[in-house]
Amino acid sequence: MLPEPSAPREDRYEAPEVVVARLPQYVRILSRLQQEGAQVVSSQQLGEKLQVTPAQIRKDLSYFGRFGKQGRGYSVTHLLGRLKQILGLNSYWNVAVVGVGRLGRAILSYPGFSPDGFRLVAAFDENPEVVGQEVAGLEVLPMIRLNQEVRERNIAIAIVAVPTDHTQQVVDRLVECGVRAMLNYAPITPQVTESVKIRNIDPVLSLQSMTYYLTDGFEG
Amino acid sequence: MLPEPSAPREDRYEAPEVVVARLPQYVRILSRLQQEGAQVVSSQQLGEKLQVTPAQIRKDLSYFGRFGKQGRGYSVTHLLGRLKQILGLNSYWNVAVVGVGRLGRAILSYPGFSPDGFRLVAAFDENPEVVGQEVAGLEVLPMIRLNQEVRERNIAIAIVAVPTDHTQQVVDRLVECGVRAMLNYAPITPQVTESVKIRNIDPVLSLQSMTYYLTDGFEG
DNA sequence: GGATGTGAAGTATTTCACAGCC
DNA sequence: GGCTGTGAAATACTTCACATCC
Repeated sequence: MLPEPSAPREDRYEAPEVVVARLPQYVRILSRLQQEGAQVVSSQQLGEKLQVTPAQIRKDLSYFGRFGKQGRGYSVTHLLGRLKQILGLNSYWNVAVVGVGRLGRAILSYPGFSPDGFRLVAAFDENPEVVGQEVAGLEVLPMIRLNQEVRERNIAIAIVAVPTDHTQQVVDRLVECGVRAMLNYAPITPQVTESVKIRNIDPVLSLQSMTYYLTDGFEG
Repeated sequence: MLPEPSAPREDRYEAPEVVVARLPQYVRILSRLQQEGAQVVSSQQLGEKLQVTPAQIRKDLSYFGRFGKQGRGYSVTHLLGRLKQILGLNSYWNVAVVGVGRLGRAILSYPGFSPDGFRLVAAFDENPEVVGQEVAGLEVLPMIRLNQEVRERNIAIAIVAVPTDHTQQVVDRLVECGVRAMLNYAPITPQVTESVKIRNIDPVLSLQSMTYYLTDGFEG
C-alpha cells in the first residue's frame, strides 16, 4: 500500500488563514492594553475593542492553545507574548525595499515599521541615477546586488514598489533569491508558487469596493 | 393595502460583500483585455488571470445579471461596462485627502487614482503652517472649511492620513459632514455607524500576517 | 459568579456538475 | 463542441451554548 501523500499534518497548519490574519490585530490591541497597564482582559473586552464577537476571539485562540483562565480572562502580557511567538514577532525581521521612486521613498521614510518588528535594512533600484543616493539613511543599491544582500543581511521579506510592468519580474527575481514573503504596492496580483506569500496594498481596489455602496441603483 | 416595509428588497443587496470586493479586480482585468483588443473572454480565461476558479467568477456575476453567451463567453466591452455601472464607476468620484503630512503628500502625488475614476479635489490639514501650501496642484485648506467644501465640491469619499490619535475624531467629523466612504491609513479601526464604509490600508498588519508562514515552529 | 474552551449548530462561501443555449 | 448560469453539494467560517474550571 502506498504511503499517504504529504498532506498538511502539523497542528499549526490547521489554523485557517483568516484566523492567522486576525492575530496581528489582537497583538496590536494587547500591546496598547499593556502600555495602559492592564493586567487581565476578557474575550468580551477584546471583542468590544475590535468589533468582533467574544466567541470568535476564543475560537481563534483555541487553534493555538489554551491561554486563558476560566473565570478570569487572559493575562495581557502572557497572551501578547504567546501571540507574538506564534506569529514570529519576537525578534526583528529584516526587510528590503525594492524600487526607490516616489512611493519607495515614502515607504522608506515611514516610521511605522520598526516599532512593530520590521527593520528596513536595504533599498534597491535599477535606475543608475538613483543608485548610490542615500534615502532614509540607506544607500540605494543596484539590483545586481540583490542576491548577495539578501543572503548577507538575512532578508526574508521584501516590499515591492516598482512600476507595474516591472513588478512580476522583480517578484520572480526575489523568489529566486529566496525571499518568501512580499508586500506589493503595484496594482496587479503577481503570480508566485504556493510557498511564497504575497500581500497586496491596493488603495484603488479598496475605493472601488466602496463605491458600490454609495450608488443608489444600477444607473451610472 | 400598506406598502412593504423598507426591508432590503432590491436584488443588489443580495450580493455578499466578499463578492462586491472582487468585482473591482474583474474590472481591472477586463480593462486590460479591452486595451489589448480582446473581444470575448471566458470565465476560464478570467480565472487563470486572477487565480480564481471559473465557477466562482460565473457565480459572482450571476448575483448581478446574465452577462455571458453560452458557448461563447463574455463580451469584454459589455461586461466591463456593466460592472463599472454596478460599481458606480462610470463617472468620477470626488475625493478629499485629510492630513497633509508625509503620507498625505505621497497620496496626493500618487498618479494612480484618477485613471480609475477618483479625482483628488481637496486637501485639508489642521496645521496652520501647512494650510495655504500648494501640494500636487491643490491649496491645502483648514479643517474649518471641511463642511463647506464637501458640499460645494460634492465630495463623497475621503482619504484619511492623519496621526493615529487624531483619526477617530477626523472620521467622526467627516461623517458629520456627510462623507460616507473612507480610506484610512492609520493603524486603527475607526468606529463608524453601519451606513458608513471604511477600508483600512495597513501594511504592518499585512506583514505580520505573513511572518506566521515564515516561522518554522512556535519558538520565537 | 464569571469567564474559558469547544463540540455542535448555524451561516456563509465556494465548488460541483449539468441542463440549456449558442 | 463549448461555455454560461445555477440549484445542489461540499466546504469554510462563525456563533451558540454549556460543561468545566478558577
